[in-house]
Amino acid sequence: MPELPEVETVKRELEKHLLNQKIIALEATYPRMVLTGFENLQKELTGRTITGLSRRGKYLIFEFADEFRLISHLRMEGKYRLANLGEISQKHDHIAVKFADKQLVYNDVRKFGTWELLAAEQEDAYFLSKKLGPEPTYADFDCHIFAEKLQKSSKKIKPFLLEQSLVVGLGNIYVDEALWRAQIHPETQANHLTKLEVQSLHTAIIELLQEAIELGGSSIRTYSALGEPGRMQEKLQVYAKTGDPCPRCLTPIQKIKVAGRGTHFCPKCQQKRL
DNA sequence: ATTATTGTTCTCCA
DNA sequence: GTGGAGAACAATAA
Repeated sequence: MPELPEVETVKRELEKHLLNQKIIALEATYPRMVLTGFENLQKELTGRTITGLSRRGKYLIFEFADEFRLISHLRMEGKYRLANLGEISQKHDHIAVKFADKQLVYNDVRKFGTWELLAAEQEDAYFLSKKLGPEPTYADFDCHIFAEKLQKSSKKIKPFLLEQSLVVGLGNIYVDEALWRAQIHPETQANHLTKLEVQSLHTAIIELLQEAIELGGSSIRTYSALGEPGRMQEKLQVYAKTGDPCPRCLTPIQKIKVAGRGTHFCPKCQQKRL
């Protein structure tokens, strides 16, 4: 389940190995994952050079000069690996991008991940249509705007944060961690949050995600980035810690369902209010 | 055999 | 317009 820190880690790793690499060929065993059509992708990108890697929220972007943008979303289990040419393909490998002396392989057990090839000038419109919120940095993520949006909604805070419209980057793991840090019950209505809680949540989200990026993301379940495994999983306080003592007050961590998602929280430091 | 899993999008309903 | 519930996508593990 790559969330923003994991995608950023993959982006940095790919940047090291793929910058200025020319694509010799593209092969697909699951062409359906290219929503804009694999044949078209093959036609447009063969012979082209990767001039940059970037990221917006959980979307990974391969840049081809000012011509094309390949938007890759890993959804829940998408992974990239770099391999020697001629490496035997593995189960759930879907696409291989061949370079002169190596290949980039996309593997996805769930087949939920997608690729979309856009003309470079369509990129802004694409992300606008996704209604993405700001990046989780002090520079982009304004606390007052955040507070105003929360004020106007009676949605439960956890599912609201997962929508990516308040701020991008949180998934099921980091959202539980952020709410624990800010001591907010995941089912609290957005417009019932106090000024102080909003500020605390704002800070928690930025600090948590930036810290996770610095540690190379979390390598848990089946997810691991290219290169070194991430170390953020060692810092997780509530996710998958059901029954363990809360690091703050020692009350056992509870697991409930919120909006259909497994949700971990401390019933003592994250009390539900009306 | 049934259920849970996770990100996003979509449909149906109150 | 709201927002909640549930489903869909696919595969695997318990």
